Amino acid sequence: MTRVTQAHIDARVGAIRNAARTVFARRGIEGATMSEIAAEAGLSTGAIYRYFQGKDDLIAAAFAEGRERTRQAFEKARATSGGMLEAIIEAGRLSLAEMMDHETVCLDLECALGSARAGGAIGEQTRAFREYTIDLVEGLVAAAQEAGELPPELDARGLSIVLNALVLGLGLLELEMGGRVDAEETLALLVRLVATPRSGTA
Amino acid sequence: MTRVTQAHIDARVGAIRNAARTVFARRGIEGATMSEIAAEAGLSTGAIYRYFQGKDDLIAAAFAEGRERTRQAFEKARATSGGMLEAIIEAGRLSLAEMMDHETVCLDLECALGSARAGGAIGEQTRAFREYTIDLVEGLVAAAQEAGELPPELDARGLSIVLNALVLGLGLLELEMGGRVDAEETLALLVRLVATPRSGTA
Amino acid sequence: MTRVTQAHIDARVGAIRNAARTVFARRGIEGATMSEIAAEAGLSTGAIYRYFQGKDDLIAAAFAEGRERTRQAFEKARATSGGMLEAIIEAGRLSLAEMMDHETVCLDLECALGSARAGGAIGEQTRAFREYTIDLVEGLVAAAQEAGELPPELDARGLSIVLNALVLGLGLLELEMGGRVDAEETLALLVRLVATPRSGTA
Amino acid sequence: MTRVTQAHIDARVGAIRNAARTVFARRGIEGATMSEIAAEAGLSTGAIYRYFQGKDDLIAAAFAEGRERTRQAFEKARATSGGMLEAIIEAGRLSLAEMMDHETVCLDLECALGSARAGGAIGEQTRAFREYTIDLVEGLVAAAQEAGELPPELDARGLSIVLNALVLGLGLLELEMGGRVDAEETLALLVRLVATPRSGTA
DNA sequence: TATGAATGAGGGTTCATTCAT
DNA sequence: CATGAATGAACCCTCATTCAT
Repeated sequence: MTRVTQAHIDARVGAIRNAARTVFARRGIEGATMSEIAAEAGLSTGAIYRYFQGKDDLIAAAFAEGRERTRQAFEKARATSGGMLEAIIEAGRLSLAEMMDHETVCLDLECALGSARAGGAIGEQTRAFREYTIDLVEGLVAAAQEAGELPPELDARGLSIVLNALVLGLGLLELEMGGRVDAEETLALLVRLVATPRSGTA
Repeated sequence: MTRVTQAHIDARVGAIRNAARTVFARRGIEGATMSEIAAEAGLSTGAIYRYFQGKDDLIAAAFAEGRERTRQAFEKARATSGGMLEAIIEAGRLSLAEMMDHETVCLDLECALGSARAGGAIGEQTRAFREYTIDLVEGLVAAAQEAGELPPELDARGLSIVLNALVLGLGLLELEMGGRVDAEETLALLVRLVATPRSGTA
Repeated sequence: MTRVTQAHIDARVGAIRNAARTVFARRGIEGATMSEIAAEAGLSTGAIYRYFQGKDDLIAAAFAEGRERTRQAFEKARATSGGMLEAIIEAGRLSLAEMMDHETVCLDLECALGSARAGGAIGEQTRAFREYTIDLVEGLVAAAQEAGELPPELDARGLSIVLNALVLGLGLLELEMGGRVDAEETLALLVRLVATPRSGTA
Repeated sequence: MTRVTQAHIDARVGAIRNAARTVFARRGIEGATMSEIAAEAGLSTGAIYRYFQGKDDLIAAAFAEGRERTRQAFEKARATSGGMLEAIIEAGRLSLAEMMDHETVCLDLECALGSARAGGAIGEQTRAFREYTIDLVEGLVAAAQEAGELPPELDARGLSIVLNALVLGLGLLELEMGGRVDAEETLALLVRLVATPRSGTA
């Protein structure tokens, strides 16, 4: 009659998943050992297998956690009280803030690499999630254009792709350079580039 | 009288390095086995060790090769006969073309991940190279501004960072989405965003 | 005042031992896990250790149980009211009936294999028990010969070995072939072979 | 251009397979470790995997080897120059001789146990092989009956089953008792039981 | 007493690297 | 120079056993 609450299980699952994220970022997915993850979580190797099927399951959970964080950031930005442009900027700000965390970036990169390789699940989920973020930003851009907050002549989807790529690329750059990317400043530059009315149309 | 010409050695080194790039992209750095690389190069496993110290050495060579390709693309762009803006666009075009190749992107990502991890050399070289590309584009931007081809009020370094990040990010997106990123179209959008004169100076 | 009756303990011990026999037969001794045995017994893993020292102890108990069943079958046969030959036939019938049960055969085979391996106890007990069954049948045969129910020229011990081997071998065959061995029919054939008077003596 | 002859490969495969048979008999299939098998074969652990897919493959090879030996013994007996009864006796003699070797018996028992468990291949092959030996002996018995060397009233298939079971059972007994079964003497007893003309037909 | 989470040693397997040929 | 068989360390995973509750 040992009482093992769901809360306890959830806590363990969360702790292991976070430990995995940390170690995956530190050593890479393949380089991470279950022992190191267990140690990081303060457990023995075998304990992990009570909560996760195996390493693959843990990888999937770590990736899913990353997507969930981003998704929540986007939902929060979308719920901003300001205008459409404000929502876009807020989404960028939150995304960039996330990407300044090397752990997050490392996992995103591993995710991207995983999507380019065999084994279906990761690739499919990554692709689907990217579709989601691109669609979401495209929608925001279109709405902003309709509200007259963004120049109407810009291609909404193209701009969304550019903005998504920028966030990813800036994270990558920050990872490589370590502290040299100023998110706020870059955001300001972007706003100026995109939101400023142009003199000519072509 | 065993005659082993330098040309022969160079050819072998090149073949192995290219095979390594292919297999690294296909399986990931850790997932790639020396045997598969050897097979890809049409050699036996042991032969690699006559030309490279070991796997780490091969990884370094593969990464260096990637940097060299990019460097040559940049030099070629810089030598364009057109104006400064033309040179920037050409650099973007060449960089983007490279990044549409998944093998290149995979290796760039592995490189970025490697830079975030232990072992010193890769991180240092990656950082130094990124510094080089950012400096180079910054110089081009400044020159273009001086030539009146770009708005003078833009921060040259910030813009360079944005452009560098964009190239990386678009490559990553293309890797994830597989064929959905149109490099030319995106380039056109960027030119419009950056090079179009603004009505107000803000 | 925690009252734990001996009956309760015996019931637990018996349940666990039977569960062990079932799982040992299903997965093999090595392949059986304490968890599966516990589940089969409707207990938790840890509970087993209150009634048995460990897996080895449980194995010994499972084997002992098998021997006990056989011993009882033999005693029952010996107590038959008919003649000596009848007792032998009854012993054969009961033994064969047991051996038509795959679980029993599996455990007997594991027992035989165990006797061929390291650990002293199992081997010794198996050997001693086989000595017992051979001696017992030998005694029955000798008695039957004395009673004129079996040809006197047959070597009693040799015949006992043959009969013991046959029971084991038929069980093994039934295990391998699954339902193709007809115990009754085989028994009839044996009776005819052994008990029929011969025309010549040599 | 290292010359690795097929003979060398065959020798290795044979050595590993024999080492596996020895260790399987000594520790049981599950209890045997690849390390111990490798050591028994005078190799390192990893070397085995160049010649066998894995442990399962090695198990299958070890079992197949056992079947092959028995098959050859049977073919040899069948080719005897004497009469049909002589062939049966020779088959029994060769089979029993094999079964006096504990290693062979251990593997046969493991094989029988394997056939009772999940995983299709072993069970199917074991069953098919037993069918083969039973059919073969049945054929010999029928031929002997036709030649007047065996009583015609005996059921050929039933007798074949009995004889097959006997060989297996005697091997098992020998394994348990260690040197107490005299194959020749038992064979003589059997011949007397089976081949002696009966006074009545029952 | 009973539970089942946790431990950690040990097994199967892979693969970077070496070296005899 | 090239080959590829061999080595052996290290990984993922399982499971007998323990122990706090």
